[in-house]
Amino acid sequence: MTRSTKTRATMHDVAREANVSIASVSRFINGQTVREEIEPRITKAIASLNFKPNSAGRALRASKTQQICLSVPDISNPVYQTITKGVQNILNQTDYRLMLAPRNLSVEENLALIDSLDSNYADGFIFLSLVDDPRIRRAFMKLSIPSVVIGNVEVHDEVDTIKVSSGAVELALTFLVDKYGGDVLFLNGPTSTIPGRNREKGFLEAMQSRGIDGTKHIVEASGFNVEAGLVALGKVKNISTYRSIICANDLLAAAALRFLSTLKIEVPDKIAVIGIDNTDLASVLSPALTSIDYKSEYRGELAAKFILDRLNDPITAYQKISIAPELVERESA
Amino acid sequence: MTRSTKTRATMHDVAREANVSIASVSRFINGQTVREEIEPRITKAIASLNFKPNSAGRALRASKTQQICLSVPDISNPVYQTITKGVQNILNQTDYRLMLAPRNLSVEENLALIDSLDSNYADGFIFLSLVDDPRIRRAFMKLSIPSVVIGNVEVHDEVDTIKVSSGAVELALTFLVDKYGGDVLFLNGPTSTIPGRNREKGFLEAMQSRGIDGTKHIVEASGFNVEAGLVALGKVKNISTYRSIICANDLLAAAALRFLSTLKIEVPDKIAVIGIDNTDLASVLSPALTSIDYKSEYRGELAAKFILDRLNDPITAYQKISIAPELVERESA
DNA sequence: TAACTTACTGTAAACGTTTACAGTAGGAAG
DNA sequence: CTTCCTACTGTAAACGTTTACAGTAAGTTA
Repeated sequence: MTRSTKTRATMHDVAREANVSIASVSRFINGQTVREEIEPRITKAIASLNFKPNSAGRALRASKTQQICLSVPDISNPVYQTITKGVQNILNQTDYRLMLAPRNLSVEENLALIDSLDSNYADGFIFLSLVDDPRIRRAFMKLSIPSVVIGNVEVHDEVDTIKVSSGAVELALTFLVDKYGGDVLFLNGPTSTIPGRNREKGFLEAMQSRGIDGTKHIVEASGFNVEAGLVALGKVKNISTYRSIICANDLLAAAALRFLSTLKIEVPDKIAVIGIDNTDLASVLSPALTSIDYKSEYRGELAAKFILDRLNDPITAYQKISIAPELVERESA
Repeated sequence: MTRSTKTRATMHDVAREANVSIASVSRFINGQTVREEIEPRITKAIASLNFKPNSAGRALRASKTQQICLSVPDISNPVYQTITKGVQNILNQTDYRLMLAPRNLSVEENLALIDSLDSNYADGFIFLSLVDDPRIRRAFMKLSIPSVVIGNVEVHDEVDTIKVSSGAVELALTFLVDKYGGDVLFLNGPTSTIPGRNREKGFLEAMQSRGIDGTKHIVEASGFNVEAGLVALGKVKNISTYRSIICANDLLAAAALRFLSTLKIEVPDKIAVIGIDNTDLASVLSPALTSIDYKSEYRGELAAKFILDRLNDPITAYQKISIAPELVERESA
């Protein structure tokens, strides 16, 4: 039971074995028609030699790696896992492979990532970033491979873009006020991030239009995760005066549920909770989380489709899509 | 604001610009010493031409892709996300890139994946499979790149292996019986999978040693996910006669929590629940889930380290490691 | 029949790196 | 002074594929 160790057969070997030229082998493999007589010879040689085309040779000559790079700011966050799944759904139907980029939370990590793509290890890039920066924009502009941007990071216009249209917080607020009345607390993530800024803006505007100064009703967590959420909520003194909480993502909502459960405050009877993202997590929590669906798996699929489209046809117009968020009602509100 | 489109500089260009041979450029880039005088010339040329070595050229010549392939049976499962994170933790400190293989739930998907690796797009392979099959073993034996196996899938001996030592279910059972007494239900995943079989075996043996026929106290879900768990629990008629439930992973435990919450059965006061894996999910659920820690992030890190070690030194002895599972007590038991 | 077209074939040159090898300059040793 | 060693250099060949090009055989048309 020892593993085979001999070196792999190349196209030359196949050509010799099948008694045809290497060009014919290549053409056959790439789906071009070859003389009826030689086709079985090639097929047989490939099988008997267990030939598989070498990716590096192919990539070098054809300048195509058959790889798509996906940047995932933080793989611990379910929303990125869901997007990754969507990307995979599409890529798995093709012969493109998925490269998972290193974490790109900070500006520096983003710069390093974008820079590295100049090594041509990927044909396309699906870019997802929580942070925004002129340096990122500049680096991105120099990028030599086609890209798709998911989210609101500002780069340039020559990319396909997938956003979620604004109004998610407004949607949540309307729902909560209509259903429960009373005061609404907004548990936000860091405003140093793009979603943090946007969701804050959404909340303030929505409150504004109801004649309320929202600034007093925001608490900002230091990260979009459970621990940060718990810490932030711990600092809110008058939490029981609120009738409901909007959380900037599902992890913060999970934190809120935990926090309220510890205080024995019933959800949604005393305080209702609503999340944003509607990840798998939402239906797993108890009470099941009402959440604003950001269609993450779909956005991932769309991103993959866009990049494939562009690789097939580089000159089509750039697609700019906005997905409408949708409230999914469960038990927590 | 139009993106740069001109073709990238090659090593030849750098050599010409710096007025040295291409070999010297290559050597400099790969960390060999060059004459003191020419070093700044090369550095300057690289900077001014914005040169980045082409991966394909490098891969072809050096037979090294700088890529590691990780197979993830089901990316929706938090345990695989955690393992992925561990692998990333290590790879990000190196210049290896992470390739995420397509889903490999079924035997056929596994075969296709293993087969594809013969195209030499990765230097190493971290293999994770829920299913076991002679065909998989045979295909794996022919694999021409070094591999690390996480889990109990049977392949051959010439791989580094990371397992979790058996006894997780026994651990849970002892804990529950000691603490609560009463009957214990085992909510298992499909026994067509390796973990399903092993955990069933663990449960039966643990019950056996207590003089109980465990077979009557098992319910098998059709998958390791929440939906399958809910369906399976729905079929248990006498659920309230149980004092506790062991679940074969955290997702099934989440299902149990939901199920019991719907029936207004208090956890852990009426029925205690314990999960396996101790993923991020455990601390997010309410009540927070007591779970058997499988050290998934650590196992991912270990796998990455093993594969890097082997790539550095192919002849060292194969490492076979068993991680001891550990009970992490939270609220649900 | 000749002239053209169609459909395929093989030769050979790339793609961008790394690396074996032979060469050279300068210093140390005798 | 010669000989040897050290430390570097450049030339050129290779890695395995794709593809431009020229060639050829067979079929079609006149």
